[in-house]
Amino acid sequence: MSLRHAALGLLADGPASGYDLLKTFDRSLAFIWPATQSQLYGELNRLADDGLIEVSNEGPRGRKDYSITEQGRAELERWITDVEPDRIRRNEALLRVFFLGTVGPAHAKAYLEREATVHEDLEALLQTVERDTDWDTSDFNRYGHLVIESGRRYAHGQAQWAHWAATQVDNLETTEAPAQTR
Amino acid sequence: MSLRHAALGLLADGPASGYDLLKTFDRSLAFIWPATQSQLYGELNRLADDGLIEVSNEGPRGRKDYSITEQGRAELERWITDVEPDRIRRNEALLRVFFLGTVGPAHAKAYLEREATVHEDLEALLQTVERDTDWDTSDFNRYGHLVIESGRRYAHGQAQWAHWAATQVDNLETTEAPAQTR
DNA sequence: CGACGACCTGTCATATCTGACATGTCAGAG
DNA sequence: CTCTGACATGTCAGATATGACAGGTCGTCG
Repeated sequence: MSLRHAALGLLADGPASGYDLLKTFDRSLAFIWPATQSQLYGELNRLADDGLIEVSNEGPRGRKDYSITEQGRAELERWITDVEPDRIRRNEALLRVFFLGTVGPAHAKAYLEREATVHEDLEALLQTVERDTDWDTSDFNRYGHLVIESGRRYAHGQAQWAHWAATQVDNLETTEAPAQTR
Repeated sequence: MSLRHAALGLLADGPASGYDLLKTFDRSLAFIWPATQSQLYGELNRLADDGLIEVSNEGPRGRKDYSITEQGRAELERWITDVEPDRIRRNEALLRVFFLGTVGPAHAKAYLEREATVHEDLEALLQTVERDTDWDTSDFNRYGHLVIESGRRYAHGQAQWAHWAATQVDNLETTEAPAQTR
């Protein structure tokens, strides 16, 4: 249900069409809240039906510019200040770590080092984005900058962790009787 | 589709019933890959249909103990070593940060400080778990310990970040002309 | 003027997830 | 012997998400 509020939040910064939103989306929110084109368009229609946004202008090629309504602004504020966020953090890469004992130490270490690399790459990417973006153009960008920084720290931390975890593998595997092959 | 492999991974450590798995699940994987009871039972039946696990024993109250098959073990290994994990990381709390400009500096700071507290609490919880658990009882536990450590570091980092972000709010809001109320 | 690429919105089948509900069994306490 | 709580598996409606497909428009470059 968060896509609803993501769209609302995007429109709080100014009117835009579904097409516009989709592009903004892919460059920002998609990292933290992926959604497909079909989902977004559907959600916009529902938001309009519920009076949280409205079509403020119609352009060529069937373009519809949406604007947030007073009601929509109120709902967005309510969502941010009064609704406790879901703390669900699905992580497939971390899920696999639980089962690393089944593939043997060599594979386990390789897996963890790969995780380190992936997160180092991510950190580098975010650093580049951080450097090359002009953040001071809108509230959305200014606060988006904070999110990027969060991601950068996360990537850095996970990379560190993965390196450390890789060094732990040998300890883990030799603690028990080494003949315990299964 | 990962629940499938989560169940498979759990069974790689030894036979268990759906009921058993559910309990293990809630105490471990659920933090990183939540699933409901109905999902698990359904998946077990599908896994059995596909020959990746089999009913190795039937007990009272309709209890069915499942064991992983050779085929299942192979599939688990393939999944861990050959399949690139999804890097999707949905985070509703972070999503809201993008829109903090719409609620004003006071609410924004409150939100971020609340995030700090939540993550500090999480860190404390994970520290307790880390201290009070005997990790050396199975491969699953040994590697699970690494995951807990990852979570602990994550929580710590996010808390730090949130405190820092809260201090940034005033900077962000005063950069632009202060009269920009919208 | 024709083709191409960007623009723009939508539907649909399939899969997955969630939460509630249904159904029944067994062991042990009182 | 009855009640209670843990044990144990399953179905189902409704909401969401995914990815493919469909259909059409406008500007501009050659």
